[in-house]
Amino acid sequence: MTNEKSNVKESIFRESKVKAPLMLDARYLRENLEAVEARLKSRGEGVDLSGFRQLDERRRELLQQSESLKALRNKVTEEISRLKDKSQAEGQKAQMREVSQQIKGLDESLRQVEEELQNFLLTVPNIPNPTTPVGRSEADNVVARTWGEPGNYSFAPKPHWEIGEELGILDFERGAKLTGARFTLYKGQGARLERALINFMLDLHTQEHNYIEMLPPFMVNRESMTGTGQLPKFEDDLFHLEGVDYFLIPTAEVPITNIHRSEILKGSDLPISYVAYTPCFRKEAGSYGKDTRGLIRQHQFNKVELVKFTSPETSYQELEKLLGNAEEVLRRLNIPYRVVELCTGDIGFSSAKTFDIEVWLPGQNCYREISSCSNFEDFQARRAGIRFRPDEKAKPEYVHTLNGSGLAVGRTVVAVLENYQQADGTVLVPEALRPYMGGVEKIG
RNA sequence: GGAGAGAUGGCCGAGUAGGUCGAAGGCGCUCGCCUGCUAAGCGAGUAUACUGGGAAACCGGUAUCGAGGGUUCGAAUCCCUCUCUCUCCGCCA
Repeated sequence: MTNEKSNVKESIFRESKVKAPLMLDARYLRENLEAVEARLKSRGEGVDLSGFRQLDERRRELLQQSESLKALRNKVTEEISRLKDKSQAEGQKAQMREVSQQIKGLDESLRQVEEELQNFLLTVPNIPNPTTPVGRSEADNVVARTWGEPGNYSFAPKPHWEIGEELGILDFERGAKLTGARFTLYKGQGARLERALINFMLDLHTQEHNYIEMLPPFMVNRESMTGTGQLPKFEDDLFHLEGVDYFLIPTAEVPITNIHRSEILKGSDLPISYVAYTPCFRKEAGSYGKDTRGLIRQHQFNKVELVKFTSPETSYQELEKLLGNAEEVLRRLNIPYRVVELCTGDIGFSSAKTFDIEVWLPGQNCYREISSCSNFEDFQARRAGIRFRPDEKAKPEYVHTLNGSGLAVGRTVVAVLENYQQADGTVLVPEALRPYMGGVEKIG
């Protein structure tokens, strides 16, 4: 196995069709620098775009110099080719030798400037949508709606780790023995429950919500990770393989969105809706001591993910639908939840707008995130070069990409265990799930 | 892992003794004509990105024949490296 460490960096830019993708539209940026800066500021982190203008001007300057020399060379070269007697051209050849040297120098400078520009733009987050509430942190998120009533328990509801261990369906100690902290072994009906939920969700989304099922690779290359925005900024959160420059996916969003990287889609094919089950691998760096018990925060967990490619005009309608599709899972399972609209300070790097679905966990007496549904607008599409032609004749435009968990499976197990626990320590199986559990009505 | 073949436009497919090739031809597609309807037929058009000019329509420049580099006044065509695909052998779920 050969490891081309030296190629790792430049490989980001190795795209066949779209060369040097710019995250935020360079021309748009050029003309709206201040406005963009102001809007990015609402995310909380100070983004300084002042370096951009200089680099951008330098780039165009070099480009023009280089291109006019190339035009000259092309002209002279053509003249030479027309000559019958090539020996007449010695003078021109010598002159063009000189020109070619100059071009080489200019192109090298250009390459450097473009790389700088690129590296900078890759670290600039998406511009929040105007409808995203402005706020600093989680505390400023807005509850959009609540569904279901948290149940009344005649006993003190237990957290899922106690329920799972007592029923012998979750084994945290052996998970840690096999691998380490934040890994869990599911046993018997626990494993069955996880699998039932996966199938239930996939069936719901494919059969009733018209998503196309995909089963992608669970590890991807650097281009894919850059396309959706995990790289270059968040490499520390990813598991990287030794020997090959591949990463374990932190979410199916990465392989599924990248399916159409560097493609021009037909406008009539939009919206495209995919659903995929995959395991997800996350280092959870920086979350030491947080959610150390139970299934909430694992290095490996299962998720059913919804992904859409849409036209810019319809992306927010599609986001509503996607969110509704994810909510439907909890409604069918009859588990209370609420929908939260994230504020500018809390949305992810690539997102323009995000709704979280938070499920009610009686064992912990709180709502916990179980799904995150986002519209990335054209941010990922730009990075990944995903475009569409509105009409046969029309120029390609960037699509909007969206995705959302539909749902995080491990956390759904948590929700089922805690919401369906009985006084005697057993857990009822939600009715919608029974066909997927071989008719089993109760665990324990 | 060993041996060989290949990578050209939406698709198929020419082009490799370097020159006017962004690239023949066909299919598809778009517009127009024709036609009682359909089919066939005729004509025109049909890549992308960056960049200069323009309010715009549009006009000009540069680049792109898997990717990167080299030789040359000039490369789809020659040389080197890499990636991917296919065939055969080995190995393997």
